[in-house]
Amino acid sequence: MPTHFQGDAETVRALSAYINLVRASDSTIAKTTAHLEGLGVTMGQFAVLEALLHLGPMCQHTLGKKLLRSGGNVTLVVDNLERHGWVRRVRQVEDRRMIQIHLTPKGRRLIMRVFPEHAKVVAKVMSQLSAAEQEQLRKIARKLGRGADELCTERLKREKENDHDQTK
Amino acid sequence: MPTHFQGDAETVRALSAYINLVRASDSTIAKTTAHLEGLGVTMGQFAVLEALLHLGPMCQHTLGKKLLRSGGNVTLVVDNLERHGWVRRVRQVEDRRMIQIHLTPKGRRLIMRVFPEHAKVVAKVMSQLSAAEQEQLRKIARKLGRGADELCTERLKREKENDHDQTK
DNA sequence: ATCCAATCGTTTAAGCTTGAACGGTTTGAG
DNA sequence: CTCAAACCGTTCAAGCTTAAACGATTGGAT
Repeated sequence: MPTHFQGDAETVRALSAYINLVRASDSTIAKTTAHLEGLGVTMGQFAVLEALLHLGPMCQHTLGKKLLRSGGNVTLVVDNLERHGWVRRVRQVEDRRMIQIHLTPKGRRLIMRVFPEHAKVVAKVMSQLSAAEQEQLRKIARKLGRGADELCTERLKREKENDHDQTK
Repeated sequence: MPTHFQGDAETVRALSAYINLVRASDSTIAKTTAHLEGLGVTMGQFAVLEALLHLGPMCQHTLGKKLLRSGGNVTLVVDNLERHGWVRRVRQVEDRRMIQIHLTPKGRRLIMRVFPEHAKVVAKVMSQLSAAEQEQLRKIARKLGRGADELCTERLKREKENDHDQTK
């Protein structure tokens, strides 16, 4: 476990891993984004809708922390979601600084329709890797990215139980 | 090697790998970007300067393909680089559709100063992973992202040979 | 009770990013 | 030779993204 170093083989290895990581992420994001936008939702909007569906109503600040986005960004994305009528802002009475974001029925219908399609695309893209490779990637990326596996996957696991009828 | 599937364990695995991949990339990019911008260069600008330093003058179209960016994006980033006096556009006489981008001496000095610092930051961030993990990540990410390991690393390897004196 | 610091959302400026439409340039088919 | 298709860079509209400055609100220290 190196603490300090300079250039050379170690740096080459790090740069090589880094550039491939970024490119892999770039290209998979490009594919999934293209698909989502074909369905009329941007990636940022999808992320917010998905979080609200999975975790329930949330104030913007929390949303920003979950999604690793700045406060200003959340404001903008929520603005756009609100324009579409997919979410609504609810000022909290117990602390008037906070605004909770709720899915509207329309927004809920949308994300419940879009999410499974998104999942399918992700599965297709990731199928370039073997199951073992996906598992390794998950572990290593998680270690590097620090946490937050909960979104998406937990929901799917729960879904699985109520899904035996409509799956086929 | 699954060809078609629907939901369930396979999808959960894919989503889990995907979300961790994106988050890892997100957070490492955030760190390296912050560092670069502290030095007065944006990530997009850095990528162009680095490519020019490593691969030599290039027309914008090629630049876009190397960096996986749209034509419009390249135009904008090159505009900004030109405003800073770091690159210059050279219309090709043999094919007047193309414009080759050249580093200016000022731009070359900049990227040669900034690149090693960037490499150091990347190495620091990646040192959260063991050498073996970095190597696994590189392989898996490369398989997923399709190619292009050349940038950055090749240059470092070459540098290594002329670097024995100034390394310490 | 007052006031200062922290918190939360908004706004703004700057830049990145894309896809689509557009105009200049080249090339090749006829 | 001609001209239509392909290619290259530019522009535009829309949206994402951040940091910083700002206003409203809250809570705690005095």
